[in-house]
Amino acid sequence: MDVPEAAAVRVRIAPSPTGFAHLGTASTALYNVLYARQRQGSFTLRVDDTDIERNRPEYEQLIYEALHWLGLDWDEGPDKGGPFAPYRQSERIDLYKQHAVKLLAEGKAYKCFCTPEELEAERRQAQAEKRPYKYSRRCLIDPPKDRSQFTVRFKVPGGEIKFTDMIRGEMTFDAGLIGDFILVKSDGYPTYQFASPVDDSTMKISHVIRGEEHLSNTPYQLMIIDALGYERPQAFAHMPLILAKDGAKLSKRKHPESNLMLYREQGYLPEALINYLALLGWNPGTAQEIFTFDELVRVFSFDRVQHAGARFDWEKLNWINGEWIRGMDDAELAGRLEPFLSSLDKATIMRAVPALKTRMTKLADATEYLDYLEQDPEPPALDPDSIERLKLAAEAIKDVPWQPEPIEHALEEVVARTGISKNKLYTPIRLALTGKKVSLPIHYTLALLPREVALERINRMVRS
RNA sequence: GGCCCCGUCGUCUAGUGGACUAGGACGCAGCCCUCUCAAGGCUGAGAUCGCGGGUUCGAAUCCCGCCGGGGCUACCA
Repeated sequence: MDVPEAAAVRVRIAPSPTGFAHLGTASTALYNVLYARQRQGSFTLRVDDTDIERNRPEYEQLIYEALHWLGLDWDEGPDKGGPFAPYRQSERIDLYKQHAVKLLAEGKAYKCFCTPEELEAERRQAQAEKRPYKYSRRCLIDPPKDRSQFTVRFKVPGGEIKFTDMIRGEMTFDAGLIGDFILVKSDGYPTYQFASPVDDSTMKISHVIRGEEHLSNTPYQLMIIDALGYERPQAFAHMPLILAKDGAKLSKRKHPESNLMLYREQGYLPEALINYLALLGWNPGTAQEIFTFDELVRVFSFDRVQHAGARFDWEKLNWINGEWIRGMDDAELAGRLEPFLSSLDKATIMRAVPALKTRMTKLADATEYLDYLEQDPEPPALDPDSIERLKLAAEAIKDVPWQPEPIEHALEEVVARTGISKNKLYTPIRLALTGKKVSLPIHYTLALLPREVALERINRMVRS
């Protein structure tokens, strides 16, 4: 009963541990996971650590941490194992070598002894002659006999390379324009263009979902898959790039917002980041803006993916994060707030949440509203009228049950009795308690502080 | 330079030849609510659909050219 279309869906991401975990990695992971869940397929995490110069184990941990935080968990990976282990390219070197040897033996690849300087000279020459550069094939035609250091080059067969992109449709590339490229570096490590197709083939990847920067890499990889006699993936999907405000691809060096951990530190909810990422480059075709992960799994499709790159926008992310915060259950939100308010006990946080909820765009915002609980403010300078009002307020609330509502009623009673406006009555209290002009509603500002502390901060103003 | 992808309000986008006086969201402005700040409600400003030619009775939507942006073109991935 095996129908070709029903073949197992196997997708993957292959991030490089060459720095902090990148926003683009999360985005690509999201689309892969969405597709895998939709098609009951599996999602593999493969670590692309063939750049021995830049690659670091701790960066790999950062990738794990970020992806777990976002809930984008994988079925197979270096830390989990799986039927196609190992999942770290540095541990698959023998496999690449075997494949290189095979191509060499079949005359589909050849050793190149050219030095980087010679190559550079070729390139410059081509540029000077305003001619598109392609490797000269001098080591294919007439290899030098006196050298030992070499790379392995693929002998590009030429012709047309066609493939299906789930977003852009049928793609055609002219391989005649592609020069013989390097498969194995002189340090024995494979290049990305070689390792990627070997892994995708041997790991039986069915759909390659990745960023658009790889669109023009696809013909390179397809030629290798063909030369090796492997079956090609069923389809590719090249997602639009996430662009920085300046319109360039988000880069680790130039754009700090590409650092995934930044979002966790600032108190963005993983749900909200996922939600925002999904909407960057894709739309549901409806007016819905807020999506849970499960909803995304249900409605996501590649034919509603945008073709053009999308600029990253903090404002929209902030709004989505706020929507998630406001929509969250109080107890749940209190739990999420705890790491940001480590000096406060759980009960206090819980009592603050109802008032805090509509005032945060990110969890870290809570600290500005609540730091007066821990830090006694410098007593503000108040005019005599304000001092009088503080007296009135202190008198009204000193014996009231210490909860927001009774406090609110007591103060409103003062307003009703004296005709003093709420603004004139509450502002001095706010200043006395927090030293700031902005705080939670006054009854919360009061109630969150122990009664004695609150009254003392008021009374010392009256005394002075 | 060559190849590839792309081009609708500031941003994310809807739109696939007539219902488009181009819709929504974020942001922005104003008003309402209001003890501050938010949240919420209402209203509004904001896009000659990159430009120029076609095709057509009719084009944001199809074709050509140009311009602009991005990606790839590495012994980075």
